[in-house]
Amino acid sequence: MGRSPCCEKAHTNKGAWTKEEDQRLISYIKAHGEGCWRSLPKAAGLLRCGKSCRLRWINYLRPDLKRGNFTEEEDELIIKLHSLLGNKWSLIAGRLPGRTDNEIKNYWNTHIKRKLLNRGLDPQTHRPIGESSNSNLTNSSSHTRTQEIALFSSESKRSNVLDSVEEANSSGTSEVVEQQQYLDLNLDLSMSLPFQSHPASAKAMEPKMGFSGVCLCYHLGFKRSEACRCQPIQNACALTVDL
DNA sequence: AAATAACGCAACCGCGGTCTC
DNA sequence: AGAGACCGCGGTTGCGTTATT
Repeated sequence: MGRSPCCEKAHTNKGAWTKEEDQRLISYIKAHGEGCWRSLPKAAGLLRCGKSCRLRWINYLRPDLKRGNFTEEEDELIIKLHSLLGNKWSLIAGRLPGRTDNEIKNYWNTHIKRKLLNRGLDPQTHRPIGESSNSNLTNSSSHTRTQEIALFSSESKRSNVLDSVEEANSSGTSEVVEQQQYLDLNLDLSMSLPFQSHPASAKAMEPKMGFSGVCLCYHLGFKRSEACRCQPIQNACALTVDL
């Protein structure tokens, strides 16, 4: 099936954003909230592709962005999460409040890769350089990691991960210790909404949600009907954010 | 001081997943 | 059921800045 372009390319600006464009985008989103990126540029009076607007907002203009240098703690957390999740930058970014997937991806490629190489570790496998040439070990490692990524990022539940580890445990592989270390990592998301500071948009959401909390389970890969129990019970979900 | 190489980051592109009709 | 529309992600590119010669 052919897909039509997301916007009229002939009449859109490309390249770096001007201050005026930024201001227009910020003003529009502050007034109307995020969403419907396709129609946003026209409504905001921007000669930009909707995707471009989304990217600019998410990676640069969002008010809750931290910016500035990464701390040593953030470095180590990124390394840990990458060893578990691989190049799933959006999932990793979900664990670092105020950081974007693009920022982390860039930071990984420019700093952390080098850091790991200096430690004698392969940035992809997180194993000592040279050891990765052992194909059996590598295959088994990437296999279990792939399984975990699938479990976290698809619609599976955390209990499935525990099951898989128990299974591995019973088979007595050396991966078990490593897997258990991963499980020590708290992957529960805690996020703040970008519009907490803007009562108008928060209020606009209330009728749709039915209550003044927003369930973020979906961002962990859970569908509301699965792991999340907050739907029938107001504010029962641990991942609900009070507005 | 000028040339050029290396680096860092913002932005773009293409694809896959999900939703809607 | 499936076609089309939309969104979000990961990989890549391009350009401005900084370091080096």
